[in-house]
Amino acid sequence: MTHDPLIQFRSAAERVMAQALGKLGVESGQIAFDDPPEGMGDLAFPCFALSKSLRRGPAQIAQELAAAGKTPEIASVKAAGPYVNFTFDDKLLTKATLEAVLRNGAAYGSHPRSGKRVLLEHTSANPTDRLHVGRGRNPIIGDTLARALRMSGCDVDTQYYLDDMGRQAAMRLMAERHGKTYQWAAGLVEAERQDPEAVERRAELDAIVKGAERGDTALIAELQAICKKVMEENISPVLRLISAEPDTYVSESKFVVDGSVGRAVDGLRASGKCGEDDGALFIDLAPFGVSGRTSRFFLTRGDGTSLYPARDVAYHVWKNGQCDRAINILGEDHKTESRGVEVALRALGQENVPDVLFYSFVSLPEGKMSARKGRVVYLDDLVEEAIDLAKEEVAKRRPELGEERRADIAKAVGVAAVRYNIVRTQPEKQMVFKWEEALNFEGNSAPFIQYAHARACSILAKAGNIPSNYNPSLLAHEMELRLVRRLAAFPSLIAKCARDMTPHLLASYAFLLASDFNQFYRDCPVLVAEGDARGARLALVQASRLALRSALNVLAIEPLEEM
RNA sequence: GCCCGAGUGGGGUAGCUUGGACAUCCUAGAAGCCUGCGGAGCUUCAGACCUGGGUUCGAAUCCCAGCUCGGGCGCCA
Repeated sequence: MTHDPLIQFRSAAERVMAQALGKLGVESGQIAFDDPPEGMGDLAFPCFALSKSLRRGPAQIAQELAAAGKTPEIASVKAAGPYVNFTFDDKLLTKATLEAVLRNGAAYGSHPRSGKRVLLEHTSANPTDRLHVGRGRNPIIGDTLARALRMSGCDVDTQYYLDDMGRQAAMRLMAERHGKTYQWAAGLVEAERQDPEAVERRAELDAIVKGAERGDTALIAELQAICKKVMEENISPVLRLISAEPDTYVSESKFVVDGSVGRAVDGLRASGKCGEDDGALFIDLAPFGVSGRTSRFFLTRGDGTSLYPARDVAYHVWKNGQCDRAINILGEDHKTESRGVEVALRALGQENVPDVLFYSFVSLPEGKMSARKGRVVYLDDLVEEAIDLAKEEVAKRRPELGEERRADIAKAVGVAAVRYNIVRTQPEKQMVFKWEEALNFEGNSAPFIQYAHARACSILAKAGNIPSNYNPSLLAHEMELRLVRRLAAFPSLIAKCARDMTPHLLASYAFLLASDFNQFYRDCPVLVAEGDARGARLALVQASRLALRSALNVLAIEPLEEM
């Protein structure tokens, strides 16, 4: 059974259209409908393309097509200039939509399980420092997309690829061994100092890195332990705070230890697609559109030890063994690396390559974020700030609530404001972080949507029982019909977001739904409505509440019942 | 230098894949609404497709060039 109320209406329009086209002697393959402007119906069929073969003006063709027959689902078919516009029957649409929402409850928008396995990798920041807002875009985009995929019917595993093999992990370990900070290690290693200590430490670091890459299990265990500690201290807490913790942490070292990095390297060497420079294995990416000072994608060093790309390839081979679709959320600095992995996977005969969603970095008004220059906003600080601000607002608005309840509300509002503010923008757009925008609680913001939900809850609480029988044809006000159409659009939106990897559309949908609900609320009194209108409106409020709840869930925003 | 993205009202942003009907919405600004279900609300006004070519009956959308901003161009990750 489908959960999308619009399907029967769209296919009815397609049938009508196919018949009309048949009468004009036109082969109807795929019928592509457009969205007409507000107030001009539900589906539009543009006639420009037919103009040439029929040797008539598109407006005239539209006239002829509009004379087509009707079905119960289609209330009107009208020519409007070069378009044929279809309008769905309000009563049937309202009935089908409310039934679909009320039957599915807060799971409305979900599709039946398809059994398709999706492995979505997100965040994967090196275990060194806290996440700053720039990188913080990653878990929020990734987690939202994962939720949309689950709703679209996929089985999803979200993974954090934990780099415990690189120089940064090694520096952490070295610092730990000497009882010093990471900054101490970074300072010694990165500076060009020639003093004996720096030279010695660089040698030690080199020994750690290469030892691990050769598969020294005791050393790897040490690295894993330190990385785990760093994750627990710096990164996992904020991921939990924003409800974006991945299902699984996957250690890079795993692929060295189990030999799959070695197999990947051997396979690539055998593929004949690689070059060698002084013993170092590489793939030339020049034929694949990568260009610059060098286009070499190095897999190993001259001494045979593996480099990050080789381990990344091994990880992706493993991924392909356990999913039907792999999705990576990556910063735009990984574009070339990602291209290299894709080329390598193909060279190994892998048919699946990951779908990659790149996001641009968030900068500050003063410029690029840089921890070293002290010019950085950390994600956990931002969330704390948002919670504090929300606390003040709640104290002002709801002084009668107990302190604990107010704190819970403030947390839900603060986290939501941050998540929403980040996910609402298309990932590939650059963002300049501004406190006043991130902490905006009005207009296009999470609290606005949460408020609409709380308002719906409040109406329902006052109403008492919601009658199970209601007459959908009583919902005829312009705002009621607009709200019904918005509700109806949700399941297909979920499918689109999951397919096209467009989580930002979920944010704008939730906002539009809340807006439509507010306008309905203004124009259509519910509790004081006369006779049967009250019951019908209550059903619409209930459906709105459930759909808002579902839309907020996919954004990982807590649907507060009061605030 | 070469390669990859992005440029939409004062600020931000949707639409771009698949070219079409008055370019979406938020914010800041101006003016209003409220003895009604929670004002984190609602209404009205004003304001934008980087520039120049091209393709087309038609371009924010496709193509080319330029400019601006991000990113990449390590035997780092």
